Amino acid sequence: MSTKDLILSTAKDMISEVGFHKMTTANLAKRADISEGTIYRHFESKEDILQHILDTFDEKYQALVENCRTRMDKGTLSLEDLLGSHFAFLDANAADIKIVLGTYSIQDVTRRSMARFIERMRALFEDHLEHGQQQGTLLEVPLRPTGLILANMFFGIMRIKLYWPEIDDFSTEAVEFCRRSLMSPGAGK
Amino acid sequence: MSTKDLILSTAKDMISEVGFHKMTTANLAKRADISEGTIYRHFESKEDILQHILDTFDEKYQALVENCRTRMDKGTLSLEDLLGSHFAFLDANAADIKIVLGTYSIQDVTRRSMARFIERMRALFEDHLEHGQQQGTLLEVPLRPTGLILANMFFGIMRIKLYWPEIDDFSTEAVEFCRRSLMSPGAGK
Amino acid sequence: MSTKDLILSTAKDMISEVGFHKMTTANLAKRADISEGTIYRHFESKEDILQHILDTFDEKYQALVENCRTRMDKGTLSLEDLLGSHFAFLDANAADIKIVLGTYSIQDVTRRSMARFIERMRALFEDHLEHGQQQGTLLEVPLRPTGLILANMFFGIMRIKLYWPEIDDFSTEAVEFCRRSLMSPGAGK
Amino acid sequence: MSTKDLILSTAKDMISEVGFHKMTTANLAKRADISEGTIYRHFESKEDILQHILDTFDEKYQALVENCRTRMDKGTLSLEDLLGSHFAFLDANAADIKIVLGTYSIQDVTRRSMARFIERMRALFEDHLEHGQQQGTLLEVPLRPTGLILANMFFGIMRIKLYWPEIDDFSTEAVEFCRRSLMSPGAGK
DNA sequence: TATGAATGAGGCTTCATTCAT
DNA sequence: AATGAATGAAGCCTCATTCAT
Repeated sequence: MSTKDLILSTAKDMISEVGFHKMTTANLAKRADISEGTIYRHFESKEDILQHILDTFDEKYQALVENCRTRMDKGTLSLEDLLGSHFAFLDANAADIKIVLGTYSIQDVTRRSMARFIERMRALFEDHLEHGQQQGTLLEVPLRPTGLILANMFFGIMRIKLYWPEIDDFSTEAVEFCRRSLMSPGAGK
Repeated sequence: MSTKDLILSTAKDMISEVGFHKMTTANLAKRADISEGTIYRHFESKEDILQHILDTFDEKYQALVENCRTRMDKGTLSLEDLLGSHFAFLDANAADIKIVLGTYSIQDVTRRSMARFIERMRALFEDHLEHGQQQGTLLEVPLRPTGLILANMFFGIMRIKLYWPEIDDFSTEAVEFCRRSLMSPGAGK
Repeated sequence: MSTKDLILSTAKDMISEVGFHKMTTANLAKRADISEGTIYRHFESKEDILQHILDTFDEKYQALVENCRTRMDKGTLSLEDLLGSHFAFLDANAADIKIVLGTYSIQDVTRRSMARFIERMRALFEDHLEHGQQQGTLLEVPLRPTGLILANMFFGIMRIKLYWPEIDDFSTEAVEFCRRSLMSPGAGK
Repeated sequence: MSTKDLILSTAKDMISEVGFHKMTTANLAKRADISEGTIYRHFESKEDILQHILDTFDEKYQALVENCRTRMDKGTLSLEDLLGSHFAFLDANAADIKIVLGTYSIQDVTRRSMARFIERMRALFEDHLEHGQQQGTLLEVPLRPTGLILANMFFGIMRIKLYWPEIDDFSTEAVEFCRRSLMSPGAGK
């Protein structure tokens, strides 16, 4: 792994574990087993590291979105598949997501990044709803706000999973909750 | 206003605006127009200020919960009323809520406080659902996770309202979304 | 007890227990159950309190010296009596002495006070030695330095008693040590 | 000189001159012509500096003790030599000793360090007395308390030399005082 | 006399960043 | 590229002292 990637991955672990403020350049260097000066050879500032992490995360989510869209266009993506992909993404990128959720209130960089994240998820869910409506399996609900509602639900589940793991997982019931609200009476489960 | 309250209210504004870390004792003193030393006549530490804010917030929310419970017992609290009370509470306590949402990931004090907050809201929603089921207006959904789902939905709405005010308000649609999922087919709207 | 005396005696206890720096005006006021402002009604400064304590101590020691001198002039004061009076003084004024021993290196006031203390003790011991020589019970030793040696010995014993109480008391042996060095071979014990 | 040693030696001078409390990190940095932050690259805290000084001093005194013991075993160490070595040590390490004598009452670290110092000196003097007794040149005095008496005498002399240099040196007479108390009548001077 | 809130200088410590090697 | 010592601004907190009541 290149030094730059080493710094990035170490920083990602540390920020998600202790928060952005409590990761100092000193303990980052120590944990990555490099010198403090080296950090500044690869990044302009401490915040720049966060920026890179967020950018990479953004790309990873975009890739997921594109993948979902492709499958959606082929008509092979059920709601279960869509949510399943997202839960898998959550598990695979827990550190990034903790960083996003833990710093958006204190770093403008992250607030913008999270706004993009929400917006992408909303648009994806919205498109999925539209497909469903065209196929008659979904009720005629207003698309944009409903997409946002689903994204919002998903964010909440992530947050609770990550920060209060002691709370029983309720994602299955959440999916059921949404299905009841969205499915046409006639549509089989 | 007493000096203690002045500090508390100034700190509340500042923390909700710039975050706990970026509110320093120096700029807090400056904005409250007192000396730094004065802060420490009234609070043991900077974190103690946060603690007081959270405690006060906790009491305010408890009061709301009790009020809702009283009306629920009288049978005069519809789901709309319940959610309406919460939205009003959100508007009246925006700063406190921003503090809770913005510091739980970095301050243990707040993580505990937020856990209590979630738990109280979940329990209240759950009780409301139970009432509805007994009256036959609500479907037979699993109470505990559904209470959590509603609380979670509500938290998400708060967060978006507070941090991304540029996003269109979707709370009305969210209420509708929940109604569709929960109301018995027979129950009139 | 007057407020002034209350402050003085509380301060004496505290300084001897925790040291001059760690006694703050705040905790002094608290322990004496008065307000901080009241201290400044009776004393010009924190150091002024120390000054008063030292002055009082100085007077108490002068009284002891005068008492010893009176008995010496009557010829009724043996070396045992002299040292016994001093050990009794040490026990009765442990707090004052701890203050003197604990602050002379950091407070000029005390260094001067302790210089007087040493000088008075030296002069008294010297006079006692002179009496003994005139009576032929003591060897012809140089008076001034020997007085200082005895005073020095005494201070050391005080210090160890006060700060390292776990060390076995060796004052009896110290007296014996001095007797062997000072008594004429002919003089009975 | 390394920066660490520069800090150490500057701190040693300052503490011995003005005391531990009055040496602040700010004036230490200024006098050593470094920045305050630099202090903390080399020491964990202000007290850690004191700790290092005391440890180094402890080692130096241990070296002296070992040297004395070696000569004692060869039978070439008279009481004069022993005391002479100590007076030389005192002159060479005046600053360290002032620090020990000036902070034991306020810093636990130093009280322990001084306890070790006393104990080592006592043990050394005791061994010397035992040698003398075996050779018949010293009286049969109780070893342990007498060792303590000699150590105590020596500490007092150090203290007076260091803090009240205006008082005439009485170390020669002190040695004489001890000889009279300890030498067998038959032993030549 | 007494109070106790307020002050503000100054203490110790941290940390992102720089720079000579 | 990498190092790591050095920086200095800034953070939190303490405390002797003052002053309006």
